[in-house]
Amino acid sequence: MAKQNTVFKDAFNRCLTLLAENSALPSEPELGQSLGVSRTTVRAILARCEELDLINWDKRRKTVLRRPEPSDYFPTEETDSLAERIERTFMRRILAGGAEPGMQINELELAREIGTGTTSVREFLIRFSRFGLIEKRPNSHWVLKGFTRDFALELTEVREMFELRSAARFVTLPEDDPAWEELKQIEAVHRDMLADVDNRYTEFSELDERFHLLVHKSSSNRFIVDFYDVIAIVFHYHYQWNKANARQRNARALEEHLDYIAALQSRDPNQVEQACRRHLQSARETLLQSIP
Amino acid sequence: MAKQNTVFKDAFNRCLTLLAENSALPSEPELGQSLGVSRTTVRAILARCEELDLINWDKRRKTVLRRPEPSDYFPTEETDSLAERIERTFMRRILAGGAEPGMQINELELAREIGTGTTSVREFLIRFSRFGLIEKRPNSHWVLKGFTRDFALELTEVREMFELRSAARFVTLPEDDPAWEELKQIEAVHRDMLADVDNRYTEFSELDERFHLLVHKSSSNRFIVDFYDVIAIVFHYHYQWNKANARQRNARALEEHLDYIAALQSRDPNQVEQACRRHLQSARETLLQSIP
DNA sequence: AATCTGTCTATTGTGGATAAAAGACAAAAC
DNA sequence: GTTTTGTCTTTTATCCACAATAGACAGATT
Repeated sequence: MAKQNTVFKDAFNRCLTLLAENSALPSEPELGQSLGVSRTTVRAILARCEELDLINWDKRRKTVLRRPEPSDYFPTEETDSLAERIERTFMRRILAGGAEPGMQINELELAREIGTGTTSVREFLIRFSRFGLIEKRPNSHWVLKGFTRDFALELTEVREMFELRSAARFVTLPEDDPAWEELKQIEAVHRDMLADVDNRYTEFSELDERFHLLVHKSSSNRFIVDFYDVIAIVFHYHYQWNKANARQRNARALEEHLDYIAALQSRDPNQVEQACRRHLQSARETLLQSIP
Repeated sequence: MAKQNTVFKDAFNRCLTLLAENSALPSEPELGQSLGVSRTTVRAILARCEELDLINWDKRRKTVLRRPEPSDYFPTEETDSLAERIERTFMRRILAGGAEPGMQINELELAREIGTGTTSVREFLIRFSRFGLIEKRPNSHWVLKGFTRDFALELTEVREMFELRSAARFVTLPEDDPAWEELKQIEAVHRDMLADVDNRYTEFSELDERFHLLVHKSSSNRFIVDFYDVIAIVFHYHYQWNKANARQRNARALEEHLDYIAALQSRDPNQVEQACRRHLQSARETLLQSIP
């Protein structure tokens, strides 16, 4: 095999839900636009839809013949890109499995475990190395540096510098900057979630990322924004991994966020700094507690 | 070809200079240690030395037969690793050649220009992307974001945060930390260079990197230290590229460094902050001046 | 007893091949 | 005249093969 056709499969699945809601499909360029793929892929999707008697396709006419059934969809395992699969497998191995710092990482072994070629694994490791968890010995193996206490401290140190600076910048944004509207929406979601926190606390992780990313983006600094990837990935897997007291922890974070949001809306730099520091402080503690 | 044997060639060249100074060579492991290569490579080097009648090699006896001549060395073009060659070509293209922001980067084209396979170019681009000068469009090309004014401003903003923090940390290092000794040596080199600045100002670039890296390292934060790579590469190529007023600029920077070093040695946080800010300010101006 | 060498194996670095996906261009349709 | 489609070309993503390099182990040497 050369390339996995996950782009096609994923877009095909998304096209099916589109197809369920309409009686005809739009033009190829338009479809490509809404699915985020090229016309080549759109045509492959249409061809398959026709083959499955889902649509009748004659040039500009694409009439829907029947509702898609569950069996029409590609299984989700096949729609994830290779990079996502590699990341998941790798993170599971280093976070869940006994992964002592200093352990060697073997490209070939990883590739075999995932069922892929070495090139993809290699490229993943190169990309991943910027997260500071692994390190390359040239002409030799990779070394796992590990998700250690030091790592968490170094990460949060930089995070705090960046977020304080971004938050300070946020209050200087002009009145008509779209960030204020987005902040208002995020605030509303916070209130909804907090009102039904017992059932919805698991959705917090995603909201957390959305909020902090918005703050970081107001720095208008690519290095600060890019660094948020590191934070996001660490917290993402950390939330999946460490579920102790999740409800309580998330409820507290929601309230801290609301304080922080109110401070931003007040445009008062002092209030912002205080609310931001308080939240970062408790986020740091939470992270540190989960490390042995 | 599969792998370029640049490790062998480079180590061989370095072995020749070693050979010029001794009448016999040490054991294989010891040689490997001092050349920084494995025994496999050491044996390949010894085999070649024997073939060229440079040494007589019989198990533990490795007697030098003659001085190496210039023709024995591999030409320097062959000793650079592929990654270095790719980096140089690429930087020349984007700094020197007309490289408008938004330009597309083509892996295959680059590979052909350098005379290498696409895999190596691809891996280089992935590694290089962390410098924030290029960006990937998945399943499509890379986009050059360009060495613009914005780039320089964003870079220096983070640099200033990191360096101020590192410098503040520096003064808290214990008396016996090796950094103090290294600082003293760096200071001496500064004085020497300044005394003969007309002839030696071109050596400043390297010294600059050595000094600032020492400061950044005292942060004990991998993200801060890693970020110095970005600064180093930008300034490295910037120095090569923009030679206008180099003598005067470097002389001024040398003096600022000496102030900064004196401040560090005083252990007075206020003095350090002031000297550091002054120097960073002028470094920023220098960088910005070179951008159209 | 420690170190070195001969030999063998394992792993990385790199080029090349190929399917998937993107994208260009002209003719066709509205 | 604009948008759409049919067709073709270009480029990326991925696998695989093989030489360079690292590294392990046992027997040889001091």
